[in-house]
Amino acid sequence: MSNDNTEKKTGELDLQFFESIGFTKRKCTKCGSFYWSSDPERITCGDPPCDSYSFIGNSPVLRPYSLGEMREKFLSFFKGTHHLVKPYPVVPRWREDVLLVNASIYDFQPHVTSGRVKPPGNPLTMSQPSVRMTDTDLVGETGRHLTCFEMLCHDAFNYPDSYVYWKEETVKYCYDFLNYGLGVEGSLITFKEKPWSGGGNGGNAFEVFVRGLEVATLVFMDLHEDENGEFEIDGKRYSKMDMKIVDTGYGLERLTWLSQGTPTVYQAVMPEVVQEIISRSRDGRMDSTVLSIMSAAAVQEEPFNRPRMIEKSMQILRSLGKDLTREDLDRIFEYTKSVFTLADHSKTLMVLFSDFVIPSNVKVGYLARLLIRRSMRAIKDLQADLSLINLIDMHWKTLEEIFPGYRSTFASEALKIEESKFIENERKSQPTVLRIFDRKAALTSDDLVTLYDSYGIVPEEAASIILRERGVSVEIPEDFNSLVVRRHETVKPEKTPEDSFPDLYTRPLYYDDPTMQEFNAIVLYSRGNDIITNQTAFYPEGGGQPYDLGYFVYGGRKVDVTAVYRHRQAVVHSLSAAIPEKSRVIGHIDYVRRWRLMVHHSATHLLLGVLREVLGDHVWQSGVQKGTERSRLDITHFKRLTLEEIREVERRCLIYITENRPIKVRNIEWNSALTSYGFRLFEGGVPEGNKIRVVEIQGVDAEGCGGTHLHSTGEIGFLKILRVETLQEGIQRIIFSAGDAALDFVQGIYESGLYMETMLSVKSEDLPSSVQRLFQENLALKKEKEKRIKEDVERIILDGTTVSYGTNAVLITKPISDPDILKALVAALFSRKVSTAVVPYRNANEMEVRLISDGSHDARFLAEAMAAKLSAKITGSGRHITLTEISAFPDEKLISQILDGKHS
RNA sequence: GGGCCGGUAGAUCAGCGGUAGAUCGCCUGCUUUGCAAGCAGGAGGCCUCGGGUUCAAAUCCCGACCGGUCCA
Repeated sequence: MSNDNTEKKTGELDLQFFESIGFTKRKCTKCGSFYWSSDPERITCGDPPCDSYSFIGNSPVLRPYSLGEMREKFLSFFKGTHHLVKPYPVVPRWREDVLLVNASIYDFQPHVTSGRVKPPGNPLTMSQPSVRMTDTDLVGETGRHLTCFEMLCHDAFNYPDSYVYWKEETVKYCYDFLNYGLGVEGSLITFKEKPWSGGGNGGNAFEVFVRGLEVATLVFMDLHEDENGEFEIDGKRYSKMDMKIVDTGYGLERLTWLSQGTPTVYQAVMPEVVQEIISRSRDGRMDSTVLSIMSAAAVQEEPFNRPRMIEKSMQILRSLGKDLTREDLDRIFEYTKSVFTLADHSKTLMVLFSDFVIPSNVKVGYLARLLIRRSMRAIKDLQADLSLINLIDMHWKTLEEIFPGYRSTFASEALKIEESKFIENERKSQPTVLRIFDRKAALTSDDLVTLYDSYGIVPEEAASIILRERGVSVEIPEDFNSLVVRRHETVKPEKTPEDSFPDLYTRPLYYDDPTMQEFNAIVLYSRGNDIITNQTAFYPEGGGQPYDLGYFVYGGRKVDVTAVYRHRQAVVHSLSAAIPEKSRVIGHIDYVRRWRLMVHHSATHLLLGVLREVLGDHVWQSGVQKGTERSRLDITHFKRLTLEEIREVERRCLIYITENRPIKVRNIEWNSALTSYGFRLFEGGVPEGNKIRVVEIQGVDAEGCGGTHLHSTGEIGFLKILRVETLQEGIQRIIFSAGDAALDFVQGIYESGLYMETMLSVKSEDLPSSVQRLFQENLALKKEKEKRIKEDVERIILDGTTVSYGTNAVLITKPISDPDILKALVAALFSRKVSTAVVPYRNANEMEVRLISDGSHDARFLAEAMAAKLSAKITGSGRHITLTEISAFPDEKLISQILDGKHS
C-alpha cells in the first residue's frame, strides 16, 4: 500500500535528511498534495479535513506542558545554537503597511528581508506575540481559533557571502525538537509541501502536522515579488532574490494544546481564566465529552458551518449513547462560545493595552473597541458577575514577562471610557429603533442598514426590539452585509504618478552643520526650473519639517528657491528661474525662517517628552507639522487635556528650557539603537538607511529624526500651548508656539486684553465678569425688543387698522417702516390663516407696497390690479411682490373694488 | 484615511421656511395622616457657532466645532 503512493524524489524539497530518518515522499489520496512520512500505513497528508484530530485525550507528547513551560522548552532547545531575541511589540511601529504583527517574520520586514539592515542575531530564535483579527467570528466556535497567539521561531538569514543554514538543517531542527525535545514519535509527524507567500516574499514551505494538528510552518523564502518573475504563487509572479531566509513559525498555543490533549485550545492555554469565567457565570454547563466532539467536528468544516457541525456532533454523541437534542447542544454551544470568546478577547485586549492601544473609531483602536464590545456582550449573555479589567489583569499575571509594558491603570482608564460608551449605546438603542419604526410602522432593509451603520445597532437586536415592543416581526435581508458594503462603496481618486528624477546623490550639508547659512555647489541636473546639486544646506521637506527658502547666486544674479524636496538620495530645488547643468552656484539660506523652524522642531521633541511625563507612557506621537509661527503635535491620549494639564506641561517645558539641556544628534546602527532606545525611535517615521539618526534631549526624549535641531533646549527660549483639540477619538492635537513666535502670540493676547480693558474701562481681573454682564444685558435687550415688537404687531392687528376680506387678504392701513415689525406682522397674519398680506412700507423716503403670500393663493392678480390703479411698478414674483413708485398708499376701498370685481 | 447620522428646555426627543413644542423632571397650589398618585397653574431656550440664500432660517446651502457610528 505504501509503495503505491510513494513519489519519485525530484522536487526542491527532496531532502537528504528525510532519507536519513526513513521518511518518504507521497501524494495525499484525498487532496493530492505531496507530503513526507515514515508511517507505512499513512495515505493522507495529515492536514484536516484529509485527517481528523486524534490528539484530544490522547497526547503524543511525553508530558503535559503549560504555556510558559512550552515556551521555555522551545527557546532553551534552540538557545545553544541560536541567538535569543526579545519579543517585539504587537503594534508594528517599524512599518506602516500593517496594523498588527501577524507573525514573527513581520519583525524583520521590510528592512531585514530586503538586506538593508542586519538581523538582531543570526540564526535567531524568539517567541513573538501576534494578533490576528481575521477569524474573530470563529473564536469559541471551533475550539481552536485565537485572536492572539505566540509564534515561536528559529530563523536564519543567508547572504550571498555568508551562509548560515537552509532546508536540511531547518527540517532537522524541527524534527529534533518534536522528536527528542517533546518525545513525539517520528511516525506521527508529517511534512506537507505547500508554497508560501506573504508581505512581498515567497518560497517553498512545509506544514508540519501531528495527529491532525498543524504545529509549525517551515518557510524557505528565496523569492520576491517581480511582475516578470518566472515563479507563480497564488496568482502573483516572483523571482529569486539574493538572500535566502529560513522563516519558521511554531504555534506555541498549538504545541501546548497538543501536549495536554484538552478538548479545546482555550482550556490548555488559559485554564485559570476559563475557570474563573465559568465559576462566576450563571447556569454554566461544560461537558468535556461534548466539547471534544465539537472541536473534532469543527475542524472538518472548512469553511466553518455551524448547523452542519452541530448535526455531525449529534450523530457522534448518539453513537456513544449520549442522546442530546439539538436545543441542548445549541445551548451548550452558545454558553461555551461566550466563555471562550471572553477568555480569548480579554487576553488580546491585555496584549493591545500593553502596547498602549487606545480604543477608538479608527485603525487598531477600532479593533480594540470591537473586542471590548464583543467581550461585554459575552459577559451579558453569561449573566456573569465579573469585570473585564479583572480578567485582563489575570491574563497579565501569567504573562508578565512577555508583556512588561502592560499598565493596569492605563487599561482600566481606557476601558472605563469604552464601557460607558457601550452602556450608553445600549440604553439608546431601543428608543432609536422605535422612533424609526413608528414613523411608518415598518422597518425597511434600508432602515436596518442605517441603524447598523449610523447607530451601531445590529439588525437582530432591532428586530427583537420591534417584536417585543410592537409585536411586529421584521425580516432581516439575507444579503444584509453586502447592503452595508454597498453603502460604503466610493470611487477612489487615482494617484498621480510622481515626477521622476535621475538617481543622484546630494550631500546633506544641513546635517554636517545645521547653522550653515551659505554654501557652494555644482548643478548636477537641471530640468525646467528644478535643479539637483552635488551638495546643499537647504533642508528638504520631511519629518513634518517644511523646506527651507532662500536663493542661489548664479552668474552674479539671484535666483529664488521656492521649494525643496527629497528624491531618494537627491535633493531637488524648485527655482524661480532656470539654472543650467554644471553651473557653479552659491546657496543662501533664509536663516530667520530656518531658525524658527529649528526652534519649533526641537520644541516639538521637548513637548512630546514632557507630555509623556505628565500624561503617561501611552502617549505616542501620531502626527506632526512644524511651522515658523506655530506647530502642531498630535498625540495618542484618550481624553482632552485639561487646563491644569496644559499649565503643568508648559511649566515643565520652561524648567527644561532653563536647564539648557544638550540636544545630541548621533547616527547609530539599527539594532543597537533599538536596544538602547526601543521602538519609540520610530515615533516620527521609519528611517530608510541601515542607521538611525537619533536626536536626544538629555533625560527627556530620544527619537529617530531627520530634521535640523538646536544645540540645546535653552535656544528654544519659550514655549506656549495655544490650543488643544480632539483630532479623532484617542488622538489629541496640541497647537503650540515656540521662541519669538510664542512671544508674538503672548504680546498679541496682551494687546487685545489692553484694548478690551480700555473699551470697557475695567481692570484686567474684572474683564470676565464685565464681559459676562454685557452679554446678559445684550440678551435681555434682545428679548425686550422681541416682546415690544410682538406687542406692536398685536396692536396693529387688533386696533382695527387691518381690514380683512374673508380670510384671503389683509390690508394694513398704517405704513410700516421697521423691517423687524414687518417680519413679525407677516408671521402673525399667517398664523391667523391669512393667505396674502398687503403691507404699505416706507423705506427711507420711498413708498412701497409689499404683497406677501403664503403660497396658497396667487397674489399676482391683486398686485397687477393695484399697480394699474396706483400707476406703480411691479418687482419680485411668486410669494413676494413689491410695488414701487406708487402715487399713494392703497386704501380699503381700492382693495374691495378689486376683489369684488374678481368675484363677480 | 473614508462613509453615514446627529447637535432644539435639566433629560429624552418632535418640529424641518412664516410668532419655539411634547414627555419626564423641577417649582407653586389643591386633594391626602403620610407616601404614591391625581388635578390646576408656573418657571425654564444665544434652537452649537460663523458665513450665505430669502421679505422671512431652528428649518435650505457652505464652513467650523462637538458627539455618535460603520468600514479599511
